[in-house]
Amino acid sequence: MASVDKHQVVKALRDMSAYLQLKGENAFKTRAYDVAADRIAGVGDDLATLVAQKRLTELPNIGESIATKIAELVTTGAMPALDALRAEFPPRMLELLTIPDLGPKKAKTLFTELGVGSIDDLEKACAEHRVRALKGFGEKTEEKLLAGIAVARRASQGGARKKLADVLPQAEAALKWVQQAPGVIRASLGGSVRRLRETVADVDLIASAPDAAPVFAHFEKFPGIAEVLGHGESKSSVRLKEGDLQLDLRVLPDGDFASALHHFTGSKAHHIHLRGLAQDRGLTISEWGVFRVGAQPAAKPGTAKHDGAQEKLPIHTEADLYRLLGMQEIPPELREDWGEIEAALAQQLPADLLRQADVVGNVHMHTTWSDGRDSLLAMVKAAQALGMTYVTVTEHSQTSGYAGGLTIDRLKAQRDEVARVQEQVPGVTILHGVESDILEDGRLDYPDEVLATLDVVIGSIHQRYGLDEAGMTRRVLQAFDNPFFQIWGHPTGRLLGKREPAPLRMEEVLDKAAAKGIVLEVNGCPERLDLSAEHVRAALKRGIKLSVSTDAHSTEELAVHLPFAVGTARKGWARRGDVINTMDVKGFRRSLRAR
DNA sequence: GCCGTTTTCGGCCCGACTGTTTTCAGTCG
Repeated sequence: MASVDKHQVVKALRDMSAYLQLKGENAFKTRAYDVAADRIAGVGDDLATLVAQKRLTELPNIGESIATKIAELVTTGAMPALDALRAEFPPRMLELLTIPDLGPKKAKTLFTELGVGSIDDLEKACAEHRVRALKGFGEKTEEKLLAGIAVARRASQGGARKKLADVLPQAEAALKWVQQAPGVIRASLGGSVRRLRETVADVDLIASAPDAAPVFAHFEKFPGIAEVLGHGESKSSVRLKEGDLQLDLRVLPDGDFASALHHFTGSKAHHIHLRGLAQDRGLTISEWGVFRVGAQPAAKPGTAKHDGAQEKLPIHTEADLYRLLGMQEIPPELREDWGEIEAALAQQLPADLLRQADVVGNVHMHTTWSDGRDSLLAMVKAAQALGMTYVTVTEHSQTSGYAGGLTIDRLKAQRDEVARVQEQVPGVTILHGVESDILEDGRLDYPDEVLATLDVVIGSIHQRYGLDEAGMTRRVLQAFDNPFFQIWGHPTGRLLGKREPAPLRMEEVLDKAAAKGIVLEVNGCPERLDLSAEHVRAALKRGIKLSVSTDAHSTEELAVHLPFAVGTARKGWARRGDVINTMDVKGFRRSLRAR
């Protein structure tokens, strides 16, 4: 079977949509491909397995036609329909669509009228003023396109989306700033930051105030602004110097705050689904509120926007909005249209979604014994200050020489240190463990009799990421057969923006983890967030237990990493009971695989 | 292209903003 991963399938579906849009295909048809791409992106299971079992069409928004195309791609490595479309355009055609304010319609005009088939072509055409002569284009459009070309080029070099952890501090500082603006009643972050997506493109802020103008005036004085990108009556956009980050602020009367917050939190897929549902109930939802629609037929496109017979329903909080639709309130992290709407309608959202305060044990940390920056004593005290009642100290193992991995003798010697620190900090139980490398052949890199002396064994991959899917899968399955293997550390090994997840037949691996009682780590290191939220869901469906881990290498990281681990687990629908370090130390140890 | 116990045909979320336009088309979120 050809090795085609989920991201390639998602990209192929998005490209299908893009090419069909360029051809002027029916917008609903092209959107069907985009919706399907969103759906596949949220699937935690192994696609090859879904294809083999012909279960793709069980997914919402995946019908016969798209399922067939996905199956072709997964089994043969090619999608003929996409190849045919691609052949109709110059090879770099789609890069035009990465330019802001340039969509498929204009791109098509540029192509058919001027033969523009790449960003370079467009730059030339603009410079020669050939673009302004086209119908529907003008001088300003030409200037805008040139500016957009610069943006697109910068984005393609730097990677347009930023890691959540890089953005969050600035986002929170901006929120605080806005909260201090004159007249502000309520303010919140929105968008993908509020939904805790692992990467975000920009920051949305929503505020309520009787008068927007003074709020915008204050906002545009936020320290670190490079330029004001523009503002209208209800919106202002600025770009920060640091990280080239864009902030969008909306200000509305307080009566509209909750609907606006909901609207600008997204996701788009969540809204589309929700609004379809609202329609069935004679309601219409927009950023301005929820309205009961009159009995007459809906207005045709191009006629008056409001046909008069609309009653605005009072929405003070997001909970009100969901209640009107007969649903439970859906937490922001869950609003991805990954099934949360169906669950909320059935009153079956996870009632005890994990909270940070539930976590009482710090799992997976490093000290100066290997590559950590702080002593064991300092780490234990810091964990205690964070409310932890136990920690697991799990240094690197002997294969990871680059990280100061412990030889067997050093590992034994650490027991004495653990005992000493335990006496000094009696309030926190210290469990002595190790993060043992999973070698290329699936063995752990200590003999069983050494592993048997430890309280907890995390198994992680740290080298030989280049194995193919078969080799990597075999390696992990083999490792699970070791009876001392208890927690699988940063399972896919991905580094956001740097290293792709290891190629694994995830479905098979998760099945075996479930069968063997292996706990999966949700690593809160901001570059990792591994497992991802999608994989968390796939694991939970199999009854696999999780550990929300800090992988802290310093006292600071103890505090910084935990919220990201918790957030990622929440986004994957983890409940308190799914996470073993919400239990006291006895319960935690009982939850680890017996040996 | 997807979807559906009111439908297998005829729908499909909604509004702001911009620039090119004298009433609208395209793009974006």
